[in-house]
Amino acid sequence: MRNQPQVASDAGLSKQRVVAEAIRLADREGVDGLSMRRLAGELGAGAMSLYHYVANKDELLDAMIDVVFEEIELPPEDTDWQSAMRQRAVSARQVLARHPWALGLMESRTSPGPANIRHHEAVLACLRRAGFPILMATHAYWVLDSYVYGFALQEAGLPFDTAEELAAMAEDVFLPQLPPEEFPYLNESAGALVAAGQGPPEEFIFGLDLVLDALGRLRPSA
Amino acid sequence: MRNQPQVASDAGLSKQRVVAEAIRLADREGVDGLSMRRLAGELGAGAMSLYHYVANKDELLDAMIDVVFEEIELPPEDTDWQSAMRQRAVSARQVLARHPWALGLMESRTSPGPANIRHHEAVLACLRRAGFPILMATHAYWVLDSYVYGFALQEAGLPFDTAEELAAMAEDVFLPQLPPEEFPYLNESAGALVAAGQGPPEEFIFGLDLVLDALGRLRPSA
DNA sequence: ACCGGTTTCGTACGCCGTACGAACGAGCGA
DNA sequence: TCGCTCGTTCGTACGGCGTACGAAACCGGT
Repeated sequence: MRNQPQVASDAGLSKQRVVAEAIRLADREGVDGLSMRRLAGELGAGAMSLYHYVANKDELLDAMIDVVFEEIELPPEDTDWQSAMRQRAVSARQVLARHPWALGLMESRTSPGPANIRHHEAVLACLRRAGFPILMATHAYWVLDSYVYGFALQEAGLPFDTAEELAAMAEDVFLPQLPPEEFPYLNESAGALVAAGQGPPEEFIFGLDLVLDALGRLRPSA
Repeated sequence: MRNQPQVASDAGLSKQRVVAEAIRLADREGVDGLSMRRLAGELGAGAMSLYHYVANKDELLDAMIDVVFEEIELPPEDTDWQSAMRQRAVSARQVLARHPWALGLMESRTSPGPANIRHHEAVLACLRRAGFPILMATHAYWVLDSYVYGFALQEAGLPFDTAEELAAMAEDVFLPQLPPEEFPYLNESAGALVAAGQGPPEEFIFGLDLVLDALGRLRPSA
């Protein structure tokens, strides 16, 4: 029962290589396209070989999620708390947009991996050092993470990624499907978004700063 | 190609009955336990009979999600906007906590159902009538929904539902797994939550009011 | 040359979604 | 009453899934 080798060479499997290839496959084909046989094929191995590195598919999925968490930048320690939180949130949104399947997996799997825990700890540390009392720091964490995850979840459901694509889709898909007399406000809103050239990144920053601002107002002693 | 009967009687299938039973099954066993054969068995029918009411499993999942959206209360029209938004958000959290599988499904399926669209329209209408300019109402919608979905997603990942369960789990599971010297802030935070008797509902309201408050500050002309 | 452990994987079982087409049954014109 | 039509039910089968099981291949140490 030795540990797995911690570096992945070109030939030879390892837990890291299996998980990394699984992530690549899920990014490319969606999580439904990720099967043990397919993944093994991608690695040039037989399906059952994978089970030497992961106990079962669930453990593989857990490991994939934790690698995703590793990709999210920790809050930097050399700036004010608002900049640190903003930077971490922006990084989280980027990572989750890159691996949209990760969000769908978070429901269902309950036990957080080590990277997830390390992240939690670092964020709480940043807030506490900034002067938030214990309970308030916990509240702040919940609010921020809820916003980030929820935004990423909504973004994953969008059929477009940029403001330009939004404009194109609005013309072709939304308006024909949403009669203005029945849904006046939706039409109005879609039009305004198109006119303003707002895409998901700008929208994200708006809400993020709103929340950070509100949290700043709760911080004692300014 | 007549329409399906719109009422479900005890005997006889219908799209409504199929979807309703599918939801009950997913609530009970999780979305992984929902298979066409199983669902058909639950309805006392053969597996292939279901395909007269849904084109395939994906369409079934879409229909399930839209029924979930129907369960969420629309913002009432006879109060101020903040109360209306709070009421709708609380309802959404309750519904999503009742059907946690729905969140995991939202990623992957992109086209919103009619109930989802109606909901969107009603919320935008409420915000616009409260005096928010178009773009600001759209921003507000994104922030609120991101918070609600994200909170529900995090809540779905928790292995406990109430403050009491949290206290019990903290003692038995978290603390042994999180050495205080390595994760001082997590331990501190868990302890504070237990001491304060905070459960998910209270936590949700805190962030919700924080966001509603911040949005109120952005509303023109007070 | 042999051995014990590590790593690979061929085969098989019981699930899954669903294509195909046959069986069924109620309503209806003759 | 017969036979026809057409909406509905479902038996069978196919390819793919996760993975239990055990055999084979490989490898460092003697």
